[in-house]
Amino acid sequence: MSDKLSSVSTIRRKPHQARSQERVNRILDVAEALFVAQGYAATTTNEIAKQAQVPIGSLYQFFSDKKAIVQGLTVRYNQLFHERLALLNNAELAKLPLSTYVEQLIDITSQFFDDYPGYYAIFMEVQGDVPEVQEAEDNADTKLITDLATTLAQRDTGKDAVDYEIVAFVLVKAIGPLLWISLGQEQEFQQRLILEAKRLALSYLQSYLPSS
Amino acid sequence: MSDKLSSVSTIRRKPHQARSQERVNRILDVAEALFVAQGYAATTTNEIAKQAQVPIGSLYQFFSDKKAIVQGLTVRYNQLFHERLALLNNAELAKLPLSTYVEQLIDITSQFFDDYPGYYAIFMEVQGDVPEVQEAEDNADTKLITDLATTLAQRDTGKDAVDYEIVAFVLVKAIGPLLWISLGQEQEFQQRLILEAKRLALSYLQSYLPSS
Amino acid sequence: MSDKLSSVSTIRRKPHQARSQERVNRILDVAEALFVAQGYAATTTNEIAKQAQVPIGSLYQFFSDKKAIVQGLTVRYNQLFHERLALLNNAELAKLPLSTYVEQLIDITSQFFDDYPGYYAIFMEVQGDVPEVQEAEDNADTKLITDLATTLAQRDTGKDAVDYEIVAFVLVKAIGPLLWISLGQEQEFQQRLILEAKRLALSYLQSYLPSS
Amino acid sequence: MSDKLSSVSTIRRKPHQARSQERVNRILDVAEALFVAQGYAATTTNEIAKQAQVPIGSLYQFFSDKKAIVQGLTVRYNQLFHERLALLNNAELAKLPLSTYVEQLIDITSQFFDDYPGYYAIFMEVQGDVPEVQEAEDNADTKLITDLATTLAQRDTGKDAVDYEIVAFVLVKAIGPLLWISLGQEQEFQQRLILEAKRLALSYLQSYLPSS
DNA sequence: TATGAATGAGACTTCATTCAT
DNA sequence: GATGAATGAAGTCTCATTCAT
Repeated sequence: MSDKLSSVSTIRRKPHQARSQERVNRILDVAEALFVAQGYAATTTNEIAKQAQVPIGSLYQFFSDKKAIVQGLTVRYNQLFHERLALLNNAELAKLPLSTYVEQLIDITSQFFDDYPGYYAIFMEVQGDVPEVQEAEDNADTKLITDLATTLAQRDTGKDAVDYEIVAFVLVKAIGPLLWISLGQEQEFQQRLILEAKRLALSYLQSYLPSS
Repeated sequence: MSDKLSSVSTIRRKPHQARSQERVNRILDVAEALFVAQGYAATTTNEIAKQAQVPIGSLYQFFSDKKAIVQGLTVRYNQLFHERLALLNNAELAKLPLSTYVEQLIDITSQFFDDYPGYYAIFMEVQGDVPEVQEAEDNADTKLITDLATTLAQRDTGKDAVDYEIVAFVLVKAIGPLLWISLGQEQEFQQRLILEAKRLALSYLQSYLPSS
Repeated sequence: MSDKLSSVSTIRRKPHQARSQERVNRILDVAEALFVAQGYAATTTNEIAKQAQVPIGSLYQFFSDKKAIVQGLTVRYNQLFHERLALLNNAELAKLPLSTYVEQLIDITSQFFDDYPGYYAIFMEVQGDVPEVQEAEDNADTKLITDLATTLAQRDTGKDAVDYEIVAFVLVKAIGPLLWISLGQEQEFQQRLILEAKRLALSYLQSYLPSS
Repeated sequence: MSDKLSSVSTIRRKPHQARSQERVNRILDVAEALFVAQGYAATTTNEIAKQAQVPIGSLYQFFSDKKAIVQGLTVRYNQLFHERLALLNNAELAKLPLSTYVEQLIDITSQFFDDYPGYYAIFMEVQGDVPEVQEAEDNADTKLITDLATTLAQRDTGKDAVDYEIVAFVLVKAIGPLLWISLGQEQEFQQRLILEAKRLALSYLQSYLPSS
């Protein structure tokens, strides 16, 4: 509208990028909500674009594909989850009792699933159809597993050679779904399941780390 | 009803129903394979019909819906799984060590997932889109949970009042996905994961039943 | 089932025919109700057969076609309508005032439409698609027109050569739809419309028969 | 908005909307012809699209439904009919004899039915299946009835309180079908029926307005 | 770069009618 | 004659993606 001789044009790019970022986020927000509510297949790209108030053409400039939206969601989830986990994985914590660590890990995870119901919901459904997404999830879990393995290794008394990668893998892949399922349950039962998840994790870990 | 003289070939009785059942099974077999290979959404009813060598019209006489095929698969899985499990849930077994019971339970489950890769694969994807299927799966798991709870209760020393329903719930919902994930892994790692699943289950149970 | 040497077989045919007639009537009744409720196109022959408790195969023995059912309905309507009209078209009535004749004619017609809402409803919809039905309706109306023309001619004073065929045609084709439409109106308005139909018919006739 | 320098070729503005409108019209034209020729049910949306040289996807962008095409037709008919009727309903005409008014009204109506054979043809068939269309037709008639009632009221001598709404209703609902039926008749008979329609209408009106 | 009307392959499902039993 | 499972052509409608403007 006001392009007066294009004098001071250096500063102009930013707002553009900012607007783009805003749009991408709106698309991701809307897509998340719709995927959770109606499922991936039942959600159309046009519907996402309309609700996000972004022209469909623009949507396809940000995301090459419908699948790319799921990937975008995944990337965002990974960042968010990693941020929360970062608070937990510091050296300080290695000194606390194992049970405390487990409790906090599970509380954080449970809260995250509660805050972002799309996390598992989307992965569950897209599995198989969208290999890239599956990979992305695996990567997300892999990061978590590595972090977890590292922290656990710090507690090792050194007596037994424990493969913490596997232990962490088991915990992530077993506790994750359990917490996910707990979300759909009634308040009281949900609380109990979180407690049980802690017990499950802890008793398993203690079978490897009897002295912790 | 009165077939006294035709001793041979009892199999060919009720040619109608027999042929129908055969067709239904073929449809289910083909659908299972295609769903696992390409996903639910990417599989067309016409393709199922063609590969099952059943006219599309007949397919729709047996199944009112595309979704009904998934339900049919679910029912069949439930029956199959229940049959295998039945071998395990007898009174004899209550006398064996807990570890033996857990090992057998997990071996059977793992084997079942291996034999019927559609079991979880389909549930994962259709979740949310086909509520009936979700219900069916929940019911299937509920049955398993009840069975498991009953067996565990038989080992109870009576000292502590343990809610075996919850214990069984946790085991089923945590171990199930873990075993499912193990299927996609390399041979050696898969074996290790099964071992870990046993350890996970056993250590959890022992936290409730220290004397077993 | 009991065909004991087929001894006294002469009397047996009747019940069969009776049962057939019963079935045909049931089919017609159900078809009428369904056509009126859902329209011709939306009603399936299988649905008719099921509700009439007649095997679909039998239905197709009585009626060669879906269209044949509409024709059957038409024939039945014609008979019923003709029966009612017969009460009116006797020589006695020619002596009564014209207004009385017109009033009775319209009352009978209105009542008939009320009793058999399928009469017009079906014709309206099938028009164009099923020429045979259109013919059948035309024939029905033609019969009515001829009857009406005959009765009117009996009142002719002989002065003017009036083409009663045309007069009757006009009355049937104009008053019929008007009465039909009146059925869907509220009670009070409906009564008024019937009154107006009588006035319309009478004033038209009086323009030809000023002395009646 | 500011097109000051481009004086020539105003017509080519808004090429988008213009092309769309053209397409919509072509669809409507083709649909009308096909509906009249083969009936609503026998006409496929793909056939309409093909003959209108519009991709099926575009057809469904303009019309959400097959039924929506009939509605579109209805709207167009209503506009067209109203335009023709507008010529008749001016104050001047109230001064002419009633017979002249009636004659012109019926001539216009008859001509309209002749020009647009789809008008009644489509309403007849779709009745019941497409409530919206029925409503639309009722509305069209209601408009006509209101116009007619207004004009008639202008002739009222004031002596008797006549409900012209009802009079107009009767005329529209009785004469309309009669004229419609006349279209299918042979030339000579058709002319005669139009004459009779005028007589029917006039004698009815004169029974209310003896002095006109 | 931004837009959104346009595209058309192809999915699901129906149903009048038949004919083997 | 009676039955009803079987058939498959064909219909309506969707939606991811493009590209002219």
